[in-house]
Amino acid sequence: MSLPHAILTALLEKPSSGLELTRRFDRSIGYFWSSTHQQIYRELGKLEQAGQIRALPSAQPARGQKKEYEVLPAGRAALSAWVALREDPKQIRDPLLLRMRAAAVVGAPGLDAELRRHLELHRKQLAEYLAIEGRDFPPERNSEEDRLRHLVLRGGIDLENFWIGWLTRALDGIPATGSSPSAG
Amino acid sequence: MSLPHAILTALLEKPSSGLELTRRFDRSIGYFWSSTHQQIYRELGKLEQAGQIRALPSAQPARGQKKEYEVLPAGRAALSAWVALREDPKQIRDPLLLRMRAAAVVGAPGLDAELRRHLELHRKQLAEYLAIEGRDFPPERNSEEDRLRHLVLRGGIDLENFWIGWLTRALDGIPATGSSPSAG
DNA sequence: TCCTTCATGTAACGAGTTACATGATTTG
DNA sequence: CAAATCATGTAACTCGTTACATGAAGGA
Repeated sequence: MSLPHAILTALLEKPSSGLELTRRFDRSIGYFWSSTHQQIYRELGKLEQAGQIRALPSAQPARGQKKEYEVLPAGRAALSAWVALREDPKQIRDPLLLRMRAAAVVGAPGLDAELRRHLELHRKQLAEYLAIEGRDFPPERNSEEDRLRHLVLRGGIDLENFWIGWLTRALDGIPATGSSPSAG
Repeated sequence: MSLPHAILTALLEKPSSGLELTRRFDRSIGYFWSSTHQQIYRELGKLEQAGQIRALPSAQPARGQKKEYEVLPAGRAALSAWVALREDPKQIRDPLLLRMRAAAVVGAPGLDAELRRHLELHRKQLAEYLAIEGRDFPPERNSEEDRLRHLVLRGGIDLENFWIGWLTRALDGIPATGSSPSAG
């Protein structure tokens, strides 16, 4: 039940069309709630049906033409209600950890290469977050909204740092299979 | 495409019935790949159909009676092939971070209480992992399989530590609402 | 017998993914 | 006009969740 609320949040920050939302999900919002355009159009339809958003009057309902949405009072109310909900943290569900556990049973030739690849990807993602932080959250800006958004970004940064640390330690602890053929 | 491989891994570690698997998923395996008995039975059926596992001969195919499965060579091969696959890390998708971002837009009365609640849950989970670590990975045990399984558990421990650190910093950075309802 | 627990399932639905379809606008 | 790109959608499928159904075994 999170995607519609991610969309409402995005539309409150700035009224947008489906494709614009998709692009914003690829950038800032998708860093903690990713989505595809198919899902977004589907949800926009439902939200409009439910009277929580509406297409701006300037937009004709013709296929292939841009259609901008804005949030209606009912949508804002629904988002407020959702923010107040309690929700337990989800259990971890990570394919890489699962691969590792499986590797303990059936063997893991090449797993170290995959760990190195992930390490590199997380380093890149971290660099991207840090660039965003430097651009969007200079020390002087300190409104309440900025502080909350900065905390969210910090979550992403800390999470990448967790992965980098764990992967580094993991690579120290398992034998390499690339150039030194000591494991079988 | 991970659940069948989680099941194959679990069955290689120890042949089990559906309910036994469910309980093992609630304990060790579910710490990085959670599942319900409905999903497990569904997958067991598919894996049996595919010739990757089979019911032990001693088990009759009667409804309501225990049915133990073991992995066939084809299943082990499929698992080995899956372990060798590359898979990019998934994008973050976390309702709490999303709530925080939404709170930056529509306001956040009571969000600090929810953060405190999550902090407590993560502390409990961390304590549980540390207990498992102390029980299952004493310093003297050091086989290759143990090392990999220990790394997986370390992933869980480090992840809980990430959340505890982030939530603590977040609570320092946002104003408290409500008098002090944290008794309980 | 009735109740509980163990054990194996079915059914229906929602969320997410992948592939494809259709129309409008720009530009060569 | 043709092709590329912008933009909005449909369809089909898998995975995960929730609620419910069915049967067996053991004890009050």
